[in-house]
Amino acid sequence: MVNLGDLEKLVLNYLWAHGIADAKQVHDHFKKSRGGSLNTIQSTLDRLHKKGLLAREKQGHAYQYRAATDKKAFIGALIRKVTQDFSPDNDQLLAAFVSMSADMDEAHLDRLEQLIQDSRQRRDNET
Amino acid sequence: MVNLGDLEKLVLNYLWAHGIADAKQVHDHFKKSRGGSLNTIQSTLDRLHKKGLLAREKQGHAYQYRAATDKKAFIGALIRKVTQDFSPDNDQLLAAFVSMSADMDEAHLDRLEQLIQDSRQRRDNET
DNA sequence: CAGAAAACCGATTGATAATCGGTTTTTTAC
DNA sequence: GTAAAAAACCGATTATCAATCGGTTTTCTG
Repeated sequence: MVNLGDLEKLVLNYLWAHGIADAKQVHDHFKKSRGGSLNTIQSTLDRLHKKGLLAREKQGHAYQYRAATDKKAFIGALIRKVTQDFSPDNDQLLAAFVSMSADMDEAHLDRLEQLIQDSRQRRDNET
Repeated sequence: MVNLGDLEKLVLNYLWAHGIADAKQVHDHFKKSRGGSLNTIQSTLDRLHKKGLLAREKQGHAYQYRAATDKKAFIGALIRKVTQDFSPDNDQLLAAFVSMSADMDEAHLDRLEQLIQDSRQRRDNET
Protein backbone atom coordinates (compact mmCIF):
# COMPACT_ATOMS: atom_id res chain seq x y z
CA MET A 1 0.00 0.00 0.00
CA VAL A 2 1.41 3.28 -1.13
CA ASN A 3 0.97 6.74 0.26
CA LEU A 4 -2.32 8.36 -0.49
CA GLY A 5 -2.76 11.70 -2.21
CA ASP A 6 -4.94 14.45 -0.82
CA LEU A 7 -7.96 13.69 -2.93
CA GLU A 8 -7.64 10.00 -2.24
CA LYS A 9 -7.78 10.66 1.48
CA LEU A 10 -10.83 12.87 1.11
CA VAL A 11 -12.64 10.27 -0.95
CA LEU A 12 -11.77 7.46 1.39
CA ASN A 13 -13.02 9.45 4.35
CA TYR A 14 -16.20 10.27 2.50
CA LEU A 15 -16.87 6.59 1.90
CA TRP A 16 -16.21 5.70 5.51
CA ALA A 17 -18.76 8.33 6.46
CA HIS A 18 -21.33 7.48 3.81
CA GLY A 19 -21.00 3.75 3.41
CA ILE A 20 -21.70 3.41 -0.26
CA ALA A 21 -21.64 5.79 -3.17
CA ASP A 22 -21.03 5.92 -6.90
CA ALA A 23 -18.73 8.30 -8.72
CA LYS A 24 -21.50 10.75 -9.41
CA GLN A 25 -22.47 11.07 -5.75
CA VAL A 26 -18.88 11.51 -4.70
CA HIS A 27 -18.39 14.11 -7.36
CA ASP A 28 -21.53 15.95 -6.35
CA HIS A 29 -20.30 16.06 -2.81
CA PHE A 30 -16.85 17.44 -3.59
CA LYS A 31 -17.55 19.79 -6.45
CA LYS A 32 -18.85 22.45 -4.10
CA SER A 33 -15.89 22.34 -1.78
CA ARG A 34 -13.04 21.76 -4.21
CA GLY A 35 -14.20 21.53 -7.80
CA GLY A 36 -12.74 18.98 -10.19
CA SER A 37 -14.37 16.95 -12.90
CA LEU A 38 -16.31 13.75 -12.60
CA ASN A 39 -13.47 12.04 -14.47
CA THR A 40 -11.02 13.03 -11.79
CA ILE A 41 -13.22 11.47 -9.15
CA GLN A 42 -13.63 8.35 -11.25
CA SER A 43 -9.94 7.82 -11.70
CA THR A 44 -9.36 8.47 -8.02
CA LEU A 45 -11.95 5.86 -7.09
CA ASP A 46 -10.32 3.51 -9.56
CA ARG A 47 -6.88 4.11 -8.09
CA LEU A 48 -8.17 3.44 -4.58
CA HIS A 49 -9.82 0.29 -5.85
CA LYS A 50 -6.59 -0.90 -7.46
CA LYS A 51 -4.82 -0.21 -4.18
CA GLY A 52 -7.29 -2.50 -2.46
CA LEU A 53 -8.79 0.23 -0.31
CA LEU A 54 -12.17 0.30 -1.99
CA ALA A 55 -14.45 -2.55 -2.99
CA ARG A 56 -16.86 -2.00 -5.84
CA GLU A 57 -19.81 -3.72 -7.36
CA LYS A 58 -21.69 -2.89 -10.49
CA GLN A 59 -25.23 -1.85 -9.70
CA GLY A 60 -27.14 -1.01 -12.84
CA HIS A 61 -24.84 1.16 -14.87
CA ALA A 62 -22.46 2.53 -12.28
CA TYR A 63 -20.06 0.98 -9.81
CA GLN A 64 -21.01 1.31 -6.19
CA TYR A 65 -17.92 1.89 -4.12
CA ARG A 66 -17.38 1.25 -0.44
CA ALA A 67 -14.36 1.18 1.83
CA ALA A 68 -12.82 -2.27 1.74
CA THR A 69 -11.44 -2.10 5.26
CA ASP A 70 -12.51 -1.08 8.68
CA LYS A 71 -11.35 2.42 9.44
CA LYS A 72 -9.76 1.51 12.77
CA ALA A 73 -7.87 -1.37 11.22
CA PHE A 74 -6.73 0.85 8.39
CA ILE A 75 -5.39 3.50 10.72
CA GLY A 76 -3.68 0.83 12.77
CA ALA A 77 -2.03 -0.60 9.68
CA LEU A 78 -1.04 2.88 8.62
CA ILE A 79 0.67 3.50 11.93
CA ARG A 80 2.49 0.20 11.59
CA LYS A 81 3.57 1.00 8.10
CA VAL A 82 4.97 4.46 8.70
CA THR A 83 6.70 3.55 11.93
CA GLN A 84 8.25 0.24 11.00
CA ASP A 85 11.13 1.85 9.13
CA PHE A 86 12.03 3.66 12.33
CA SER A 87 11.12 1.30 15.13
CA PRO A 88 10.63 -2.32 14.18
CA ASP A 89 10.52 -2.96 17.86
CA ASN A 90 7.26 -2.60 19.78
CA ASP A 91 8.65 -1.08 22.93
CA GLN A 92 9.90 1.95 21.11
CA LEU A 93 6.63 2.28 19.27
CA LEU A 94 4.63 2.18 22.46
CA ALA A 95 6.85 4.74 24.08
CA ALA A 96 6.55 7.01 21.08
CA PHE A 97 2.82 6.66 21.12
CA VAL A 98 2.51 7.55 24.76
CA SER A 99 4.89 10.45 24.27
CA MET A 100 2.56 11.60 21.52
CA SER A 101 -0.40 11.24 23.83
CA ALA A 102 1.24 13.21 26.58
CA ASP A 103 -0.84 16.26 25.82
CA MET A 104 -4.06 14.32 25.80
CA ASP A 105 -6.21 14.96 28.80
CA GLU A 106 -6.99 12.61 31.64
CA ALA A 107 -10.19 11.37 30.06
CA HIS A 108 -8.30 10.14 27.04
CA LEU A 109 -5.72 8.34 29.09
CA ASP A 110 -8.57 6.67 30.98
CA ARG A 111 -10.07 5.69 27.71
CA LEU A 112 -6.81 4.25 26.50
CA GLU A 113 -6.59 2.10 29.63
CA GLN A 114 -10.14 0.96 29.12
CA LEU A 115 -9.31 -0.07 25.57
CA ILE A 116 -6.35 -2.04 26.83
CA GLN A 117 -8.62 -3.89 29.25
CA ASP A 118 -11.07 -4.62 26.45
CA SER A 119 -8.31 -5.89 24.29
CA ARG A 120 -7.11 -8.26 27.01
CA GLN A 121 -10.63 -9.42 27.63
CA ARG A 122 -11.20 -10.16 24.00
CA ARG A 123 -8.05 -12.15 23.69
CA ASP A 124 -8.70 -14.12 26.86
CA ASN A 125 -12.15 -15.06 25.64
CA GLU A 126 -10.82 -16.27 22.35
CA THR A 127 -8.23 -18.70 23.62
CA MET B 1 7.42 17.95 7.27
CA VAL B 2 7.12 15.86 4.14
CA ASN B 3 7.34 12.17 3.57
CA LEU B 4 10.79 10.73 3.58
CA GLY B 5 12.38 8.69 0.83
CA ASP B 6 14.01 5.33 1.43
CA LEU B 7 17.53 6.61 1.62
CA GLU B 8 16.49 9.48 3.83
CA LYS B 9 15.00 7.04 6.32
CA LEU B 10 18.12 4.91 6.31
CA VAL B 11 20.34 7.89 6.90
CA LEU B 12 18.17 9.28 9.65
CA ASN B 13 18.16 5.92 11.40
CA TYR B 14 21.89 5.71 11.05
CA LEU B 15 22.30 9.06 12.74
CA TRP B 16 19.98 8.12 15.57
CA ALA B 17 22.10 5.06 16.11
CA HIS B 18 25.48 6.75 15.73
CA GLY B 19 24.89 10.18 17.14
CA ILE B 20 27.17 12.19 14.92
CA ALA B 21 28.74 11.60 11.55
CA ASP B 22 29.92 13.42 8.48
CA ALA B 23 29.01 12.59 4.90
CA LYS B 24 32.08 10.45 4.41
CA GLN B 25 31.30 8.23 7.38
CA VAL B 26 27.71 7.83 6.32
CA HIS B 27 28.82 6.98 2.81
CA ASP B 28 31.34 4.47 4.07
CA HIS B 29 28.64 2.79 6.07
CA PHE B 30 26.13 2.48 3.25
CA LYS B 31 28.32 1.77 0.28
CA LYS B 32 28.71 -1.85 1.29
CA SER B 33 25.01 -2.47 1.70
CA ARG B 34 23.55 -0.36 -1.06
CA GLY B 35 26.19 1.44 -3.08
CA GLY B 36 25.72 5.00 -4.24
CA SER B 37 28.15 7.85 -4.51
CA LEU B 38 29.31 10.20 -1.80
CA ASN B 39 27.47 12.97 -3.61
CA THR B 40 24.19 11.14 -3.22
CA ILE B 41 24.74 10.88 0.51
CA GLN B 42 25.70 14.51 0.69
CA SER B 43 22.56 15.70 -1.03
CA THR B 44 20.46 13.40 1.10
CA LEU B 45 22.00 14.83 4.25
CA ASP B 46 21.42 18.27 2.87
CA ARG B 47 17.78 17.52 2.11
CA LEU B 48 17.24 16.18 5.62
CA HIS B 49 18.89 19.26 7.00
CA LYS B 50 16.63 21.53 4.95
CA LYS B 51 13.66 19.57 6.23
CA GLY B 52 14.76 20.33 9.74
CA LEU B 53 15.44 16.73 10.64
CA LEU B 54 19.19 17.03 10.90
CA ALA B 55 21.31 19.65 12.61
CA ARG B 56 24.81 20.26 11.33
CA GLU B 57 27.90 22.08 12.40
CA LYS B 58 31.11 22.62 10.58
CA GLN B 59 33.94 20.84 12.29
CA GLY B 60 37.19 21.30 10.45
CA HIS B 61 36.42 20.73 6.80
CA ALA B 62 33.24 18.73 6.87
CA TYR B 63 29.79 19.20 8.34
CA GLN B 64 29.02 17.00 11.29
CA TYR B 65 25.41 15.91 11.11
CA ARG B 66 23.18 14.73 13.92
CA ALA B 67 19.46 14.09 14.27
CA ALA B 68 17.74 17.30 15.22
CA THR B 69 14.94 15.62 17.11
CA ASP B 70 14.42 12.93 19.65
CA LYS B 71 13.47 9.69 17.95
CA LYS B 72 10.44 9.06 20.16
CA ALA B 73 9.14 12.56 19.58
CA PHE B 74 9.70 12.20 15.87
CA ILE B 75 7.77 8.95 15.68
CA GLY B 76 5.01 10.47 17.75
CA ALA B 77 4.78 13.44 15.41
CA LEU B 78 4.82 11.07 12.46
CA ILE B 79 1.87 9.14 13.84
CA ARG B 80 0.02 12.38 14.40
CA LYS B 81 0.74 13.56 10.92
CA VAL B 82 -0.33 10.47 9.03
CA THR B 83 -3.43 9.87 11.10
CA GLN B 84 -4.81 13.36 11.33
CA ASP B 85 -6.32 13.28 7.86
CA PHE B 86 -8.32 10.25 8.91
CA SER B 87 -9.10 10.79 12.57
CA PRO B 88 -8.71 14.31 13.81
CA ASP B 89 -10.36 13.08 16.94
CA ASN B 90 -8.32 11.43 19.68
CA ASP B 91 -10.79 8.72 20.61
CA GLN B 92 -10.63 7.17 17.20
CA LEU B 93 -6.87 7.37 17.15
CA LEU B 94 -6.59 5.62 20.49
CA ALA B 95 -8.96 2.90 19.39
CA ALA B 96 -7.01 2.41 16.19
CA PHE B 97 -3.79 2.20 18.11
CA VAL B 98 -5.08 -0.41 20.50
CA SER B 99 -6.56 -2.34 17.60
CA MET B 100 -3.10 -2.29 16.08
CA SER B 101 -1.63 -3.48 19.34
CA ALA B 102 -4.10 -6.33 19.61
CA ASP B 103 -1.53 -8.83 18.46
CA MET B 104 1.05 -7.61 20.88
CA ASP B 105 1.60 -9.91 23.77
CA GLU B 106 0.64 -9.41 27.37
CA ALA B 107 4.01 -7.97 28.30
CA HIS B 108 3.60 -5.18 25.81
CA LEU B 109 0.14 -4.31 27.01
CA ASP B 110 1.51 -4.18 30.53
CA ARG B 111 4.24 -1.92 29.35
CA LEU B 112 1.76 0.34 27.65
CA GLU B 113 -0.18 0.64 30.90
CA GLN B 114 2.98 1.42 32.77
CA LEU B 115 3.79 4.17 30.30
CA ILE B 116 0.35 5.63 30.80
CA GLN B 117 0.92 5.71 34.55
CA ASP B 118 4.26 7.40 34.05
CA SER B 119 2.68 9.95 31.82
CA ARG B 120 0.02 10.76 34.41
CA GLN B 121 2.64 10.98 37.12
CA ARG B 122 4.75 13.35 35.10
CA ARG B 123 1.87 15.63 34.40
CA ASP B 124 0.65 15.65 38.01
CA ASN B 125 4.08 16.60 39.21
CA GLU B 126 4.32 19.47 36.82
CA THR B 127 1.08 21.24 37.63
C1' DC C 1 -31.68 -0.15 -31.72
C1' DA C 2 -30.52 4.65 -30.29
C1' DG C 3 -29.25 7.74 -26.87
C1' DA C 4 -27.33 8.39 -22.56
C1' DA C 5 -24.45 7.25 -18.91
C1' DA C 6 -20.42 5.43 -17.21
C1' DA C 7 -16.08 3.17 -17.71
C1' DC C 8 -11.76 3.16 -19.76
C1' DC C 9 -7.55 4.96 -21.99
C1' DG C 10 -3.95 7.99 -22.56
C1' DA C 11 -1.62 12.31 -22.26
C1' DT C 12 -0.12 16.17 -19.43
C1' DT C 13 1.36 18.52 -15.39
C1' DG C 14 3.53 19.07 -11.03
C1' DA C 15 5.97 17.20 -6.88
C1' DT C 16 9.74 15.12 -5.10
C1' DA C 17 13.48 11.52 -4.12
C1' DA C 18 17.63 9.54 -5.94
C1' DT C 19 21.46 9.99 -8.53
C1' DC C 20 25.79 11.88 -9.90
C1' DG C 21 28.95 14.98 -12.90
C1' DG C 22 31.08 19.18 -12.81
C1' DT C 23 32.27 23.70 -10.57
C1' DT C 24 33.18 26.55 -6.75
C1' DT C 25 34.51 27.21 -2.19
C1' DT C 26 36.99 26.09 1.79
C1' DT C 27 40.81 23.76 4.34
C1' DT C 28 45.00 22.28 5.10
C1' DA C 29 49.78 21.23 4.33
C1' DC C 30 53.98 22.65 2.80
C1' DG D 1 50.65 32.40 0.52
C1' DT D 2 49.83 29.13 -2.66
C1' DA D 3 48.69 24.62 -4.44
C1' DA D 4 46.48 20.34 -3.76
C1' DA D 5 42.80 18.06 -1.74
C1' DA D 6 38.49 17.79 0.29
C1' DA D 7 33.97 19.10 0.71
C1' DA D 8 30.10 21.85 -0.47
C1' DC D 9 27.17 23.47 -3.89
C1' DC D 10 24.67 23.61 -8.32
C1' DG D 11 22.21 21.75 -11.95
C1' DA D 12 20.57 18.18 -14.90
C1' DT D 13 18.43 13.67 -15.37
C1' DT D 14 15.52 9.92 -14.26
C1' DA D 15 11.77 7.68 -12.05
C1' DT D 16 7.52 7.47 -9.55
C1' DC D 17 3.06 8.87 -8.61
C1' DA D 18 -1.14 11.85 -7.76
C1' DA D 19 -4.23 14.92 -10.02
C1' DT D 20 -6.39 16.31 -13.91
C1' DC D 21 -9.34 15.90 -17.86
C1' DG D 22 -10.40 15.14 -23.02
C1' DG D 23 -11.80 11.73 -25.99
C1' DT D 24 -13.27 6.93 -27.10
C1' DT D 25 -15.38 2.69 -26.11
C1' DT D 26 -18.45 -0.01 -23.62
C1' DT D 27 -22.64 -0.85 -21.39
C1' DC D 28 -27.40 0.02 -19.85
C1' DT D 29 -31.98 1.16 -20.49
C1' DG D 30 -36.08 2.73 -22.49
